[in-house]
Amino acid sequence: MSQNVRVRFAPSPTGPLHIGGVRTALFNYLFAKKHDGDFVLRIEDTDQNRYVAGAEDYIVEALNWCGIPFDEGPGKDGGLGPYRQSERKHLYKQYADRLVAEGKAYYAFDAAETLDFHRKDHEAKGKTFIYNWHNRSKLSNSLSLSEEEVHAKLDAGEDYVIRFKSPKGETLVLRDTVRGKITIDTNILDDKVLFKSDGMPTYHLANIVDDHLMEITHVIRGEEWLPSLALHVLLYQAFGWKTPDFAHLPLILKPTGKGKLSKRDGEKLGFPVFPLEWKDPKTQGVSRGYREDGYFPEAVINFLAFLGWNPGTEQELFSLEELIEVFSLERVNRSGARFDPEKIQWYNQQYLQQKSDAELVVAFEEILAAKGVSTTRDLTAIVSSLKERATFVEDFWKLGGFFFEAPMTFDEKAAKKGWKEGTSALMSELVKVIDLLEDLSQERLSTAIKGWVASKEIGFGKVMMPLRLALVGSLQGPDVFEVVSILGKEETIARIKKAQSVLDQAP
RNA sequence: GGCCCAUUCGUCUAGUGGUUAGGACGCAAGGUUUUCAUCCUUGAAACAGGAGUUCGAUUCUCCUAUGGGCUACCA
Repeated sequence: MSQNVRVRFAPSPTGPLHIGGVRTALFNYLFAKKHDGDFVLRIEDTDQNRYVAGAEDYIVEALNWCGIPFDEGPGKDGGLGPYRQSERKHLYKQYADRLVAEGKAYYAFDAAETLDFHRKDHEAKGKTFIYNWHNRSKLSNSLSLSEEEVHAKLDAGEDYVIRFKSPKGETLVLRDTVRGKITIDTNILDDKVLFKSDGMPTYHLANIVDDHLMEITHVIRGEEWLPSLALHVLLYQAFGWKTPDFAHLPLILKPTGKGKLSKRDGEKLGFPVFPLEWKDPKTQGVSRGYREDGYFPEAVINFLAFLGWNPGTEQELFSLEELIEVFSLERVNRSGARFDPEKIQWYNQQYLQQKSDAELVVAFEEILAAKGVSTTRDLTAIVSSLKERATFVEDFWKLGGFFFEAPMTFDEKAAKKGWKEGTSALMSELVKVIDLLEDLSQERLSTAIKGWVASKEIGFGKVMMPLRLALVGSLQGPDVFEVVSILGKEETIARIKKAQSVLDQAP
């Protein structure tokens, strides 16, 4: 009778969700679904100073867009809410008090400036200031002060924090699902603040209390939390609670250079680091998002899943369902992974190829509408002709704008190559050949033009190149017969004539 | 500085005490094609270094180097 798997994604609403955060959410989601468990969203907003309006909505929207919605969270009560720590404020103090009463935590009255001074002073001497067994008896707290003094300070309403009394001289053996055994000497641990003077818990306290109360069984989070693992395990022990399993995910690093992926990298190297576009409410600055840049959520998810994890087979393309099927924390890597903006494009191209023409037409229509282009052309035929060379839906416009707007200019190099002496006369004949056709199907066109070219005993390219140039404006794009067929007789002939008038002028 | 974690092609990675160290992205060449792409084929490209254990280490241990994270009354 195993316990129901429950995991949580617990971001701070301090801004838009970073792509690394999306991956953490994804791994939590995959693990939960793999084990038929619940995926909980908890908003960790204990730091009132860093709260950013709109960030929470952004997180929810991003998760939904990615296709990894939460089962429980703000607005989706599963009976263990509320799911914002600010709304759970009243819960935490009693737990901190309990530890104080049991001698596992203590009051500390040191001013921030005093501590700052000590830190700087130690640093100047090449030492590290740690608030723990080493020096807590020399600082201002309920361990160093007499009971009367402590009560006096408390009664006087002096600011205080509650610190965890970390043990001395113990060796902790911690277990991490992806890293295995980790050994920590408790002597180097500091007495972390559990409860702040502003009446809010710190992350450490709130996190442990909430994970316990919300019956979280597996904590899957970023590697930046690894140094806190000892403290967290110690807290579970102090409360006498069952410790969940921990898994720390490797970080996502910059594509080049040093350090972890940051917002700046996106701007510098020209790719988004956020799932959705974000407009900073203060600076009004806009950060690009994968959604707005034309990426499919499936591509983003597939790419992200392969950053720090792989199934051990040679399959690269996985739907969300398939990922759930094969996912396991044991196959998560231990080392950081560089973000590769080129590979995510490749994934997008792959997923675009998998889409039906009908789906792509719908998406393309939105782009056309946004550009104010209305058309009577056969969009399905256009999408179908362009699809295999497209990576984004936007490419249908970049690659196929000529379907909607006749070329105004002709690529110079292409004209040199494709429009020579005698070309214009040939084109005039071609116009007649096309004009005679009732039915502009690709087959008919192909038969008629190939037959005509054969009768002229000239190279096929001598006709196809200038024709392409006239219709497209350059020497690229899909099959010429396909283009003619889509454009129709009238437009095709008009474009040939236009090309003649422009290109015959050229020397 | 201290503590913790990591280290296979440029990048994401597979893998084993004995392998021609595999795949993908990207790159290069060739082929297909009326163009450009797509596509297909091929190629270049890696076990950080040094000790040790062992008949044999990319694989196990240690050291060094490098990279990363943390070191707040932030999460």
